[in-house]
Amino acid sequence: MVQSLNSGSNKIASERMRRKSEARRLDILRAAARVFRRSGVAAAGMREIAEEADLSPGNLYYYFAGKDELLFFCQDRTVDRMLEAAEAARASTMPVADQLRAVIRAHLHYTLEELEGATAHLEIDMLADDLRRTIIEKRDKYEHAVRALIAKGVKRGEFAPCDAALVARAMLGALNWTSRWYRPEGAQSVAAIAEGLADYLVRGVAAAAPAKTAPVRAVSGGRK
Amino acid sequence: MVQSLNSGSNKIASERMRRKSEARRLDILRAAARVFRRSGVAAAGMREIAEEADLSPGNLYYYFAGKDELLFFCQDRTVDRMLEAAEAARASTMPVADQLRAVIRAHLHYTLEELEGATAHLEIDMLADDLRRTIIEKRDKYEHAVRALIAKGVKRGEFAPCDAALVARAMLGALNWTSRWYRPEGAQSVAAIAEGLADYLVRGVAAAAPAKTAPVRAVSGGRK
DNA sequence: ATAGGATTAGAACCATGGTTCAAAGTTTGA
DNA sequence: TCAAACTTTGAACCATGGTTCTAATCCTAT
Repeated sequence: MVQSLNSGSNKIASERMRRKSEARRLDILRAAARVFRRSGVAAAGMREIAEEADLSPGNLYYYFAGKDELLFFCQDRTVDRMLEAAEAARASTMPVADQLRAVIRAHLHYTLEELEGATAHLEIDMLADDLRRTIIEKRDKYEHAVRALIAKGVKRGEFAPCDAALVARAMLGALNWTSRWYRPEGAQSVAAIAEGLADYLVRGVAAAAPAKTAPVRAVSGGRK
Repeated sequence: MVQSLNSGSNKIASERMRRKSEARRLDILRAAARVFRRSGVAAAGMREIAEEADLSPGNLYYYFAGKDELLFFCQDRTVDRMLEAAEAARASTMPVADQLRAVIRAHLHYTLEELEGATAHLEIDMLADDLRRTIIEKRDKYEHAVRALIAKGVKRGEFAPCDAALVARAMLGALNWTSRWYRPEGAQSVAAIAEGLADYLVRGVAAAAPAKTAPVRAVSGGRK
């Protein structure tokens, strides 16, 4: 799933050099992610990224094919981690509400804290068709995982009946939107924001009764 | 609040011409908004906008100072309408939950349906400093209005205690994110989406008990 | 120490796309 | 009908920014 970072046609000689090269690629990737987050993907220039990574603009192209690839790897890594987190939550034995909380926590962590992240769902438009397709595919898979989590909660009676697809999108929207207003120097920590959002977002699907298995009667949902 | 559409130094002669000119400006604005939504603000080119508005690229600049102004007017109009809707809701006498629902409905309407809208909160980055400042100011005002609505609901006991600021941001995030996935040709109508989202988003703050004035005991909020 | 590959720098290239311009066409008011 | 003002055009301008190129420098292995 996580393909080798080496993309080009480098015919590497020794193992030692390969290692060093790969490490450098990671450094650059992190620098790029930092710039992407700071300036926004569109505004981030290759020269700016190069400076952040402490190398010349031209040298960037020795390690990466272009801005596309840089952005792609950032997004790809992030989505992969979110997928892992969703799968881990799904496989756990805690109440679905807590599984959902775990996903929310991870999502915000990878969106706001991890150096690689923050641009996972943003600005996919600028990618070449094939790269974009890959990201969209994984992104959809992730969305489906969240949706499935909600549906499971409903089926178990832990959640109130609802349109799982729509609710999943609402949750992800609330989470993704944080990158628009979150500022590291702000008062609230990411962890605090995560708990606050989890409280609100999960409460929105929680069954009215404190039931654990009770097949609650259908409410809301069908107002026209 | 809604400043005259005439911005330039046009010394208009007759009233008749002024009217016609202003109407033309509106047509162009609508065309621009359509392109902004279809292609995204960044990808939307002046040539594309010109074609959509049925005039030459150069002619665009006779009516508008540039892409900035075009985008600004689109956003400004949309935010103004949302502000109006929020104020109307606030002034009404219905339960706060319904006031909130009204705001949600209006927000989605102006974001997804009105030709002028859809880019209200998006891509503010590309605006010149002074223009951006104006939009941000209004956007903040709007966010505060939503926040106030939530706080009012809590004070009245209609809503459960919560971090109003955070919840407001979550709601707005969920709403704004719709522009990322909504497709006019999709199965759900905007109205249906609005009701579904309102159900979920309002339920998240609704007081546990069906109370109307009951000072519910503080729940959630402080998990650390 | 030295050849050869790996790495680097920085200027130059070039496509994109916002914008300007000068000239021509159209409408209006007298 | 005529002149002035308004409108329109399409080519050209130009800044931005991703990318390429070439020559120099650094490392590693022998």
